[in-house]
Amino acid sequence: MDDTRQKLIDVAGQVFSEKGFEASTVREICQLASVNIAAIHYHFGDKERLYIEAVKQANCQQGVVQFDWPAGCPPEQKLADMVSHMVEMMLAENAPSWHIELMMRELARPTNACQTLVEEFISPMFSQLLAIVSEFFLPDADRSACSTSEVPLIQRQRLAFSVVAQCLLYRYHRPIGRLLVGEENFQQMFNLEETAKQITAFSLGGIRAAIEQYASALPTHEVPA
Amino acid sequence: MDDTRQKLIDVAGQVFSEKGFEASTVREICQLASVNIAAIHYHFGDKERLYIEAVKQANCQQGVVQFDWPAGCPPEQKLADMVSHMVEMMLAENAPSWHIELMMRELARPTNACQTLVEEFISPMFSQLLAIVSEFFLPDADRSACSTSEVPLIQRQRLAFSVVAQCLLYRYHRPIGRLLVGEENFQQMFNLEETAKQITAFSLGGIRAAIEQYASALPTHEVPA
DNA sequence: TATTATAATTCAATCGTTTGATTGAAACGG
DNA sequence: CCGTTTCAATCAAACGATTGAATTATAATA
Repeated sequence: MDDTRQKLIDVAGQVFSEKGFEASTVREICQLASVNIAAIHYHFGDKERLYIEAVKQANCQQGVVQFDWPAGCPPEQKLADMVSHMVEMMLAENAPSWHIELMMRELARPTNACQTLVEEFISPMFSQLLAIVSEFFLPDADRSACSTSEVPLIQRQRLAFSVVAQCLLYRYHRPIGRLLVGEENFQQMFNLEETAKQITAFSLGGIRAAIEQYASALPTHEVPA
Repeated sequence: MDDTRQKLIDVAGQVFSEKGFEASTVREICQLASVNIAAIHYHFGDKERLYIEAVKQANCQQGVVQFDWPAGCPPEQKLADMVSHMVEMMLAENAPSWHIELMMRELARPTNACQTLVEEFISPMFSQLLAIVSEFFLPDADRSACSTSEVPLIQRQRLAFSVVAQCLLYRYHRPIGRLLVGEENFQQMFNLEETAKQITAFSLGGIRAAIEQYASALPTHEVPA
C-alpha cells in the first residue's frame, strides 16, 4: 500500500512542526503512524529526506492564493484582501495547521528544504504583494499623488517587508504576546478580523507616507526636512 | 577557579544560539570551552540549567536601554531613536551576538527560561515603546489631532506590535530576504541606517493614520467609510 | 481460472553511535 | 589538612540506520 508513505508524511509533518527536526525522533513518528521504523528507510531513505518531503507537501497543499479582482479595483482593496488572507493563514487554527507551522520554521531557520519553499510559495506570494504595493505609485486616473516617477524597487520591497512583518509577528510571537497583553486581552488581540483591519490601516498609512515623500521629492514642490 | 563556570556559559550561549537547545551537545560545548564534561553537572546540575543560565546572562548583559530625552522632545524623535536602537540590536554584527540570537530563539519558542526574559527585558522594552506610541495621542500644546479621548490600550498595543514587527523581520528572515531581493541588493537592503529610517517613516505613517481615525471618530466631524 | 514466479512492502531484531549523566579518584588551593 | 574543583572512565538510554526473513501484492504462465 502506498498510503503508508502518505501517513508517514502526515504524521512526520505534524511532529516536525511541533518539535523541529532535531528534537523529533523517527521512533515517535513511526509509532504515531502505526508503521514500522524501517518504513522510513524504505520509502524515503533517511530522516532528512522524510523531512524535506513533508515540507514540500506543506507548500504544495498550501497553494498560493489567486484573487480575481475586477479591473480597476483600487489597490487599497487589494491590500486589504491580501492582508486578510495572510492573517488568516497565520492565525487560523485549521485542522492541518502543521503546513504553515513547518513553513514558518523553514523560513526562520532554512535547511535544505528551503529553496523549494521559496521558489514555489514565498517568492510568488511576495511578488503579488510587491505588485500591489507598486500599484500605489502608479500614475492612475484619480491617483495623482506620486507622478510617473519610478520609485526604486528596493523601496517598494521594503514596504512589502513592513506589511508581511506585521502578519508574521502575530504568528511567531503569539505566546509572548499573550504574556505581554495579559490573558484577558489576548483573545481580542489575536482576533482575525480585528488584526487584519489594524494591519491594513497601519500599512496604508505607512505606504501613503512613502507616497508623499516621493511625491514631494520630485517636483520643486516642498522639500522634506 | 570560577572562570570555568563563566567560560561554560559563554561557550554554551554561543552554541545554543547557533543550534538551539536540542541540537547542541554538552560534549561540543565542553570541548570548545576546554573543560571537562563533568563540569556541567558540577556547576549547573544539568544541560537545561546551563541553558537557562545562559539566557539569563544574555538578557542581563543586554540591558534595557535608557534614553535621556529633553523635556518636550517630540514623540516623532523618540520613535526614531527607539526604532534605531532596536534595528541596531537586531542587525548589528557585534562580537557577542549570541545574546540577541538566544533571546530571539526564546521569544519564538519559549522554554522554561522565557519568564525571566520577558520580565527583565521584553516587558520593559515594550512598555517604553508603548509609552512613546501613547504620546502621539496626548492632547499636547501643538498636538491637536486627537483630542483628550483615551484611545483603547489594546489599540495602542497593536501599534507598538506593528513597529517591533518590522524590526524583528529583518532579523528573523535575513536569509530569506537575501533570497528574495537578490545578492546585489542584499547589502543595501539590510543596511542599518536605511532600514531604521524606512521603518520609522512607515510607522509614523501608520500611527498618524490611527490618529486621524480616532480624531474623526469622536466629534461629529467626518465619519470614515 | 488456478498456480507459480517476481517484485514490492512490512516486520522484528539489532547494529554501531551518540546522547546526558554520573562516578570515584586525583589535583588543587587555602 | 579539608573543602573545592577537575579529571578520565563509564553508565544506561535513546538515537538513526540497517539487516534478512516474512508477508503481501502484482504479473506471468499453464
